[in-house]
Amino acid sequence: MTRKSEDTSRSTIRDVATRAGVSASTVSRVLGGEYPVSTATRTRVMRAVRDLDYVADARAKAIAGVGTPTLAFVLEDITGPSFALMAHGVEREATRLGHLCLVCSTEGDVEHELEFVEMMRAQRAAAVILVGGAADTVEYRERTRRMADSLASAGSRLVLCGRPPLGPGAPVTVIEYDNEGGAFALVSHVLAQGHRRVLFLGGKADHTTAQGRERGYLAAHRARGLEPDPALVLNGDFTRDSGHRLMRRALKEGLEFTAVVAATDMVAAGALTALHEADLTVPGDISLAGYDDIPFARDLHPALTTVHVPYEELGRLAVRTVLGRTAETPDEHLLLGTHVVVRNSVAKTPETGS
Amino acid sequence: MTRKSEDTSRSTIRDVATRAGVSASTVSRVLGGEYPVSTATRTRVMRAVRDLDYVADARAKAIAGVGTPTLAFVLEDITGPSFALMAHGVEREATRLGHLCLVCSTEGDVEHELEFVEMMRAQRAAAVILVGGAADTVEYRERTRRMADSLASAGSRLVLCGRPPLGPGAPVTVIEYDNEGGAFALVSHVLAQGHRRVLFLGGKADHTTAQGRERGYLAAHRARGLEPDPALVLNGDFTRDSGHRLMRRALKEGLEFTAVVAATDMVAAGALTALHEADLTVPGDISLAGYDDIPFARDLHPALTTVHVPYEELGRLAVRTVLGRTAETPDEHLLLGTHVVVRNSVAKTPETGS
DNA sequence: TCCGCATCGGGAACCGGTTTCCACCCATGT
DNA sequence: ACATGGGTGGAAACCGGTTCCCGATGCGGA
Repeated sequence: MTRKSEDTSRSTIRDVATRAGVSASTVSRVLGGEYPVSTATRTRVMRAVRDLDYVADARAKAIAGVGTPTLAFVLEDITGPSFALMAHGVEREATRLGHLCLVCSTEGDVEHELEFVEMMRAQRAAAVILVGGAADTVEYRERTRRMADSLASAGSRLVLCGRPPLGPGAPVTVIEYDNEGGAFALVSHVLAQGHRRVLFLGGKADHTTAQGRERGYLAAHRARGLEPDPALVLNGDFTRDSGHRLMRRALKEGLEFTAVVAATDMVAAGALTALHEADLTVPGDISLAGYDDIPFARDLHPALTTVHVPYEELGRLAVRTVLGRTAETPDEHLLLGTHVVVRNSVAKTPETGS
Repeated sequence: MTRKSEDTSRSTIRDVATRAGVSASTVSRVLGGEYPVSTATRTRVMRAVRDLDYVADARAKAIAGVGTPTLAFVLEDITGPSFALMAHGVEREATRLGHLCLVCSTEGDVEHELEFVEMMRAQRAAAVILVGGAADTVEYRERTRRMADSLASAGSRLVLCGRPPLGPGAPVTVIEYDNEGGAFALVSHVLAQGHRRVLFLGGKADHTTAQGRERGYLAAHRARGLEPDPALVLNGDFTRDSGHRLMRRALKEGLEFTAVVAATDMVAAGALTALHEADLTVPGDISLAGYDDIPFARDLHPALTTVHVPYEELGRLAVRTVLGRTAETPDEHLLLGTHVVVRNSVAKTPETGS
């Protein structure tokens, strides 16, 4: 027991001052660093600090204007690989820039999202980063816009990361990726292999990310003068189970297609399992492609052809951009590129010649 | 422009008071709720609050003793599926109990872990949850023990979630799962299928989680009167790439084995890919099993036999337990069960009969 | 009509720090 | 010997809230 047994309650700067026989100001000064303090005093204070195991209350410092700044991010579910990647990027860059990170999962509940943003405004967070897509309705835009305004008027700032912009004039920073372009390139690749009936396993109809990918799917067809069969686009919810269910149903209903493009790699994984269960080989019988390039895409069998999205970079850029702002900075809007990564799950159709 | 253009700086309670023509105390009271305030005054104050879009500074409230409590958790890398699951459990339960969540990834850097815990002590976090295994050295134990002490003396508390206890007397709450037991059951299952030479793809030698799983592997052999060949246990680092690399090397070196038990599902995924690359079928030629039961285990082909660890529950319990403490509560130590989930990646050996 | 009590709201102290302002001491220059 | 000034450290104001303490109303009852 070299250390004195402290009483359970944390000690204040005044306790330290008393123990060192100086005033609170002096303690603050030796801890602060800049102000000249005699060596003898400094030593006494440091000793008291060590004896008491004292750490200044960060909240008190914050209110006095010298605290560690905080940055908040909210996402739907940290469990999703692409969310996790963005979160990782955000977290790394934030701590690199000396910020603390507050998280919150909404579980898809917009009400909860709203509450959280309000709390973050109260916490005086330097910025609030909304990660991942959302349902695109007018209420959503209005609500988000109000968040942006109130955050801005509180000296904070809203960042939309992987979520579409709100329209002109909203005080927001948005970091997007080329969602539609990636889908366009991917589906073009599939079509170039000779496929003509490609099933699209999409997400919720009003979800912005799902919409963008679907637009790319359609555009790729039209760019080749093809008119996609509406019966071939199915709506799900971006989960593995949704992919599994949708694929099973498509198979059972006898839908005709030679390739499947899933809106996410998770959906593709579920679809792949359903395909295997039906004794279909990939890409022998059916070609399959995903979207996101989550780390696991390489470990599916066959390795999944998909489009790479720089999720981690997205997160990093979100915080770097927003923390690098000054009051005069115009609203930023970054658009990162995507690219398809060709692996083994898409094959040429027989007609095209092997 | 229905709203007055506020100046950029956030407004204080005194601004609201002035605008409403009352004192700060009154504003605090109408916002606080309990104290009786006349309807007229309340209305005036609320109007001012709305006009100014005022939110009380959470940090100031905190220092006055009425803030939203905060809980911190630190993990190695949110990108790992099992980490993400625990994080999710922690986050959900914490917000359910009205706490804010601070996160930090250490990227495996103990120095960083230390710094972060210190910051959390300064933030007066209600608890700090260390998530996931760690290198088990004496320095580690001493360091962690010091963290526990200093957190405890500051009225906070350290929680070890999925990390082994520190020995008696340390003021810690630990929530573990039966790591060794799971490995024992899994390897027993594999041995029961007739396999006698089972390769173990482990983690870092001093990592507690890796050690536990390896102990289970050895114990299962010995329980059957078998002495495992030391050449069959390989050390890696729990990543997909490590599994891939190790498997390739084992194959190239002509190691003899009929089954592979990977220390994690990620490692198994990498190993599976290597097996496929070598034109070996699973489980036809080689049986394969993983550990963790991450969601993706079902989507590998064949679906992976593995041991289920209740990661999310682990996280939830960690916060529920630590927040449910009183000063008199003895140190808790929970041990959650694991169970093997049999899927399609492990088959009987030929000798055993199909 | 007067007293007492409940209702309401202001002033001030406090939470735990930082920082400005000022007084003091001692060493130096002339 | 005395004015000057740099080095130190204390007192007090401040950051933005909450809450205790008390005084001022207004109302009802005696």
